[in-house]
Amino acid sequence: MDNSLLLSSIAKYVTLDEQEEQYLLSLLHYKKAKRKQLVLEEGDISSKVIFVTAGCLRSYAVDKNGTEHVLQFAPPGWWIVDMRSYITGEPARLNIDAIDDSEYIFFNKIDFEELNLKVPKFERFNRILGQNAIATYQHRQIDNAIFAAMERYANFCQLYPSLIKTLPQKQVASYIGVTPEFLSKMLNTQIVK
Amino acid sequence: MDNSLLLSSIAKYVTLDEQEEQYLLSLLHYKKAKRKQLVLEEGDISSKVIFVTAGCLRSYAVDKNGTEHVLQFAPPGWWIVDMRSYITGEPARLNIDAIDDSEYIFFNKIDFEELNLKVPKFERFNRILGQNAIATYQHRQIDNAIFAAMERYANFCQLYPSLIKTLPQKQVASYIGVTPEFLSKMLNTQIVK
DNA sequence: AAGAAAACTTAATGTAGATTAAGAATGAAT
DNA sequence: ATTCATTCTTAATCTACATTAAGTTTTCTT
Repeated sequence: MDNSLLLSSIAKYVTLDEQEEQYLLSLLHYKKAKRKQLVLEEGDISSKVIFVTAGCLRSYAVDKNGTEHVLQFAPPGWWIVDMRSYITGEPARLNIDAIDDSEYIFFNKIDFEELNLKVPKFERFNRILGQNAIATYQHRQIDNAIFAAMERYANFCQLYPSLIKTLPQKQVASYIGVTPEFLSKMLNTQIVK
Repeated sequence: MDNSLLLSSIAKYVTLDEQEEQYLLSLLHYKKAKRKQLVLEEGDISSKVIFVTAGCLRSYAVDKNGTEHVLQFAPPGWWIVDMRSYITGEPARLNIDAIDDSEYIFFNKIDFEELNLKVPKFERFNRILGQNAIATYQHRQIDNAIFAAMERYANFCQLYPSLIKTLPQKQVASYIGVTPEFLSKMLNTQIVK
């Protein structure tokens, strides 16, 4: 069970004292997920906030034809949550599963909200974390509108070089928004990168 | 100058005391923007956080052909910011301008950060605000991947009925990610809604 | 090591939406 | 009220990517 990754992630933005750290750690739960194991199923209520410590999780939605559309990958050090379900208690729209054998730690919503209340520095961390996530979403939204698939692929390789090395090609295709067939064709019929 | 909209927005999530309110209000700036006036130009540094009090602002990016791609509309009660530029001080990628004659209030970054530090309840408000924004971005990302233009248009009408009434059609087209020509054709050749 | 499943590749055909072009209608400026 | 600019409409043609289908390769399971 590796909490040091979480503590060092938080320490990038705020400095918790020993007591605050202990309190935070006391609210953490640890879990393993086997490759392909569902961590959150659409339709369930997503009442936890997940931090990945090993392996890789992904969140995705499934369309009416059964095609998966990846929203996010979460390698170690990343948070992942169906945010609307978390906030409102609505059934989740996203599935979260493990691309590889994975480990993660998580807070239940009640604990997480209490922690924010009692440790304002943690709330600060989450405010900043949220801003970073918004910045990323804003960029991705615009990139999807402006750039063609090839450019989106190149951007992905540049932004996430370690992910490209390990992720199956079809997952990358799903993330950038094209079919596996098209990505394959694109990569093999033209000069890339 | 209408701060009551801002105060009531904040009061939905946190209760500030009189002193905290006064402090917050002392950091606010007010501005008007004429129709089509730029509030933020791409390339500049976006070091302020804007809250719209009248009219409607929009943020958009311009592609290499000069085509505009709307990221967000901000009618009264909405916040709008190029978040990456705000966080990192990089040149803004987004433009923000006024669709109609508008009024807005804003914080400078230094003031905003200080306010968050000195009024933890305000930071709490921003943490929650950020979560709501993330939820919206997550949904929009998935909608864009899954739904066709017609469905995206219908969703927009449902989510933002007052915006549909006043927004020019080409702006809506840009927001849902199609050309004005295609939206026009779509709306006029089939049964809608 | 063998067999099954999954991922990747390849190619032909189809399609949602873009592009190009231009006319009609509406809104803004004077 | 008139003129100009902008927005919307219409239609033909084009295109980036999807769909369908099937073969090959790789990975997983036993």
